[in-house]
Amino acid sequence: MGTAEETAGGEAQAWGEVTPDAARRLLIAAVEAFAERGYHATTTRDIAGRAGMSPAALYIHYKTKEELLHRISRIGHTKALEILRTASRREGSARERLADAVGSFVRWHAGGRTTARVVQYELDSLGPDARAEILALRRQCDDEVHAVIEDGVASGEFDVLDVKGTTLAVLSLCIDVARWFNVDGPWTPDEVGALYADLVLRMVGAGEPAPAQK
Amino acid sequence: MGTAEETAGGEAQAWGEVTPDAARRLLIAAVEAFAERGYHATTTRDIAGRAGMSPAALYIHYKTKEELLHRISRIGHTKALEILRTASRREGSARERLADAVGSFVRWHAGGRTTARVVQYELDSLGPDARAEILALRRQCDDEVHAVIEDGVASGEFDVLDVKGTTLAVLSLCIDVARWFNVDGPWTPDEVGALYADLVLRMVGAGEPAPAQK
DNA sequence: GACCGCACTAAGCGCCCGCTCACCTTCGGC
DNA sequence: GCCGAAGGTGAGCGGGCGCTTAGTGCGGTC
Repeated sequence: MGTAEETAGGEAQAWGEVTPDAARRLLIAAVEAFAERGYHATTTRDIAGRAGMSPAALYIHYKTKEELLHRISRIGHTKALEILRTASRREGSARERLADAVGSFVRWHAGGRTTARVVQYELDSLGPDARAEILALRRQCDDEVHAVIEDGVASGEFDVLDVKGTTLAVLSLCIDVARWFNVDGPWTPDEVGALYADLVLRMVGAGEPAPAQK
Repeated sequence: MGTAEETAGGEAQAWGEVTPDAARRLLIAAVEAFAERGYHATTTRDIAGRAGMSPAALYIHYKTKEELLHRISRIGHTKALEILRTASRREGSARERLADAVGSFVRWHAGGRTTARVVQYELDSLGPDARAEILALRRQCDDEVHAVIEDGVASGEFDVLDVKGTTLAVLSLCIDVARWFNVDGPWTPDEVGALYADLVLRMVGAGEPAPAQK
């Protein structure tokens, strides 16, 4: 299932692909600010300040404040899709693939909570075009999970009443981790990932037949 | 389990308790605006306009824009707690009570999505004092669900590995309905409530023993 | 019918927002 | 040693924000 990864320390993670160094610093500053206070409550002066630059510097690298959110959303959703795709298309039974998908998806939401929060909850602040683009990525995420669940039903591993509704519930459960997860709380991202994988297998009727409690 | 209620039409629901008529109209306008665009993106001019009044009228009934959000949050959370309490403390097995709690809680989030969205997602926009007050209500909601699940474990009806974690997951699942539910979508609030009640019973190891598919 | 209290409005204050612009470095190429 | 491009700054613009204040219409009381 692969242990935590970007879970570690500073959560600086995959922003390496953002190329001018100053642009990356601004982007990371924006992620932090958006996650803490929300897109609309964050000022461009705040973002620039966190990156150690003057307010005007932001506009050398990004056309508007919205472009920052758009870039963050696209990178984040691409990463999320990659995580789900890797798990759902690997070798193994539907049961294993679903547990892997949920486990790694949840670990990403818990460990990279700052990023995940922006990616999952600030979508409505994008303009129509940008939002449409991101929603297309999101639909692909849904499709990956849907396919695994359908595989499991077809193979008889799962017992599901409403495949579409259950898919939605599974994704919803994972995504909401970004809302409540607290780094100072009682769980590590790995623990939540394992718990959620178990819960989701139960939801699709493929839970262990009661593993002797605890 | 009691069928839908405030699910119907205009979702004007329980605001009857807000007493001067103008104050109620402003509050409803604020709920709609906050739900659509978020607290920070909503202007006091927008709220007053929706209520058919001048911008200044708002300040006769409410001291600040934040007080509006505070009032909405308190009324909403009180209603949510009442729903959970009614279901979790009625007569019946833990299985029945949990299904009832999840079903009615989900119906409230789906049917009153506008309100639920504000109540569940704009909490961070409150100041420290107001937020603390609302969080206390929320903790009581958690406790109700926790108690039912613990009852079921004690009576042997449920089989749960981590009671606290499962409680959190169940509540998280219900709350996130307010994020994705769409009135024009393929499901009615009643349908989602029934589906989710089934899924949650599976999560606690009390699902039907496969009811002959479909 | 003069009076008061009160819900409400028109106008606007002071502030801070997103964003721009004129100017200033730094640095590789010749 | 000069030059232009790239990346940065300080000052500030137009505008919309939350909120206030002076004044208005109006229903109830004696």
